[in-house]
Amino acid sequence: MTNGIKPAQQKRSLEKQKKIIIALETLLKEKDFSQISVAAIADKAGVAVGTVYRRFANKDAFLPILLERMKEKAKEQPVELSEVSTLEDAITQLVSIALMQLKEDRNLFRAIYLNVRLNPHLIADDWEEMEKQALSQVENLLRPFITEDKRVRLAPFIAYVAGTVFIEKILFNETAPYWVQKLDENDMATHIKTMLVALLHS
Amino acid sequence: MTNGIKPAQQKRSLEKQKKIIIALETLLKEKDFSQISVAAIADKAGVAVGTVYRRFANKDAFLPILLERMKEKAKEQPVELSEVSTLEDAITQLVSIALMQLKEDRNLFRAIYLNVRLNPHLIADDWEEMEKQALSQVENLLRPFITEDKRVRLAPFIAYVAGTVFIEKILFNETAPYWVQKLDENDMATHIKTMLVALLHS
Amino acid sequence: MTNGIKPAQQKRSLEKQKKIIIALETLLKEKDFSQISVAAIADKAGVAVGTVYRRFANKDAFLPILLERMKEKAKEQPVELSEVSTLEDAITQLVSIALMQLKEDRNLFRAIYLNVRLNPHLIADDWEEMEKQALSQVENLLRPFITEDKRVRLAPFIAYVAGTVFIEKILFNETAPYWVQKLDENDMATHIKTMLVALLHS
Amino acid sequence: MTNGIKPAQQKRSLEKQKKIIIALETLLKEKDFSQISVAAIADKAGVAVGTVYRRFANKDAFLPILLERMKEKAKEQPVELSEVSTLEDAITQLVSIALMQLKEDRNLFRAIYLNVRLNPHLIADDWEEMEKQALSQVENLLRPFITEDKRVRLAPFIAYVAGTVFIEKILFNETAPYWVQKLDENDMATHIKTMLVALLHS
DNA sequence: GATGAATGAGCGTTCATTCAT
DNA sequence: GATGAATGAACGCTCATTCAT
Repeated sequence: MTNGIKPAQQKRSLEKQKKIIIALETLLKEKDFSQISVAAIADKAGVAVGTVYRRFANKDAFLPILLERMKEKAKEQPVELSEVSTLEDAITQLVSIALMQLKEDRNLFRAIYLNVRLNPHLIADDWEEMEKQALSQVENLLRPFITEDKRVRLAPFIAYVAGTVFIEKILFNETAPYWVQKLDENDMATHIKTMLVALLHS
Repeated sequence: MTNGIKPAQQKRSLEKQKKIIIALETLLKEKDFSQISVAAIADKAGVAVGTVYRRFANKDAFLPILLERMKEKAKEQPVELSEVSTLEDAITQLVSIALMQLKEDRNLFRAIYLNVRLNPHLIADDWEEMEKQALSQVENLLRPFITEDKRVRLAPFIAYVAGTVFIEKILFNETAPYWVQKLDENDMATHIKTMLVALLHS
Repeated sequence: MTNGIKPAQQKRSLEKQKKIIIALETLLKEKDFSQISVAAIADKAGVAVGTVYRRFANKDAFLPILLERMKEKAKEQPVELSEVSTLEDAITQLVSIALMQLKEDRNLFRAIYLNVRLNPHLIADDWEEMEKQALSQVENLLRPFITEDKRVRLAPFIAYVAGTVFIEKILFNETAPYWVQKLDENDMATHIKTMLVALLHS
Repeated sequence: MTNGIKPAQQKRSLEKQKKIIIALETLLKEKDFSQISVAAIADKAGVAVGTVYRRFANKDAFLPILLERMKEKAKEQPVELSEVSTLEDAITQLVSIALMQLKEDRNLFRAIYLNVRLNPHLIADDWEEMEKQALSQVENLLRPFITEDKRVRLAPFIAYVAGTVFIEKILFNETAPYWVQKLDENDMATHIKTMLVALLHS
């Protein structure tokens, strides 16, 4: 309950809870979280407002849920790291995974991204955890190909770049200036790969 | 008046207008623009609500003002491009300028950054213009060192990276995961320089 | 919902809706609609402001309601046209009906009358319809006694006079000069009847 | 000062006062008094808000001024009663004068008419006086042609009808139903004359 | 458990009025 | 006297939250 989500014990409850979350996700495709009223969510979900509040302590409690949902989705379509034989392969995969995941569930990411920044406290812990996972994935990916020393030194930066560099392009392309909108995703991915490989070889 | 800002004619007015903007900037250090009420701004500025509305057509009129303020500040401490003799120097300067500008007026940037994404329409044109300037600066910087072809192809991407890669680290460091917080800005700058130079040489 | 009135589904809602309308009617006895705040209505009705807005889209939505209410009341005490055998009888009835209806629900009429003039667009259609009914009633009343030609020519004028001539006396008697206040309603009705009959015989 | 109008002693003041009133009259042609802000009046008059308040105690103080202005205008173009030789002539003149005066300065009348009803207390006395004049005019007009008894009995009613019956048609024709809009003013005048003459002969 | 009517604090905004300049 | 910047009460309206049914 610390996170504001009230455990559902019955099957019916769980269904409703899912309905509500899906309703929110649907609405997030149209507008920002702050512009979505609880009533609108209830409406879209086909339940009463009170029912929403039986599952969620308050409106803020949706954010952690959305994070949870993101993790869940990540698991549903797990990133299968095919065996890679070269550093270049590894980096290529890393970049393409980052790109794919962001494109998948763009709206979810946007909502979470903006709200983490608007209300950091709401989901601090979950967020932290997710990012930690990302880092260790990067470390695992690099391990076979570079020295421990280099890995420790560069993995955080590489994880940072991989997680950051596409945000503007993918999540906020509409707000981006014209020339950013013209940048091709795949070209970008290639450039980034080139750069990261060069960095690791430097 | 087209932008919703009403010209102040008297000395007293200008003072109050300044007070109001400073009040807003102060509040922006604590919370997001959407969470700041006009009454709160007036209160912080020590003026009445009506006084705020005498200077600003409505709450939205603050956003353009913030952008303006950003430009103004940028002019106050102009970026002096010392003459650069190598591509590496040029990139080094580019990266360090991006970093510096972002650190300077972090709060202003945060407010604008988030609001551009939350309400793109409000300051679309100004924003566009600023970004265009950034691109042409990058192009000028690269011109002496690389072929026209390469420049046209890579300048937008480089501008994009330079403008994007520090955002998380500088503007939202608190919300970033622990290992990102440990990343050293200067190390980051060095890495990025290395990467961009490598890309341009590739 | 097109008219801004939200349908009430529960018994409790209907009660409140009624309470709100009655509160408004009460307040209309004291002051004009434009001088009555939504908060005052809510207060008088013993409900919260939000409750008012749950039933009425906005303040303007009250005007159509008032018109509706007027029609409703008109139905409650329907005008029973006893069979009339002479033109004089018909006119007598017409005038006395106009007088009676205006006296009944004086306040309602006042509010509507003034607001139709202050904000014509708000209830234009309903109003139009009501007036049309009035005209056709007059035409029906006259049909047996005068030629088609005369009826077509004079009915609109007669309807106009019948609908207009009592307004000052009945709705705004307090604002009228002393000698108007001394005019006796029944005398007036007699005079008007005399005049209209004479006109029709001319 | 009881009426809220502050006496102007200097020529310059009087000019400004006149400017202000004319500005108000101009604005009244476009919108209702309640929708005209003091600032707008000052603006139109080319003076400062404070100047308006130096001449008028508050916004309500304009109403009496408007009444005054109406009287003034009435004097400027005095109704010249040509000598009448029959009762019919007298009534014809009465009706046509009422019609003319109302058409002249329609906007002024509208503003006053509505505001007298919205805020009766503001101009009660002046209004009363004007109406009394109207009655005595009617009495004078009728004196030569009918018995004292009849005159005393019918004059108030006739004055009432003459002053009332055109209001809807002339002042609020736009809000009136279609068939009222189609009524011809001159036809109306003729009908009314016919009716009043018949009444007096009855 | 579920419902949705009810709540009321809070928002952005207006404008009659005041008063320092 | 004239100015117009400053005031702040009041308005219409929204919406997260509660709770009687």
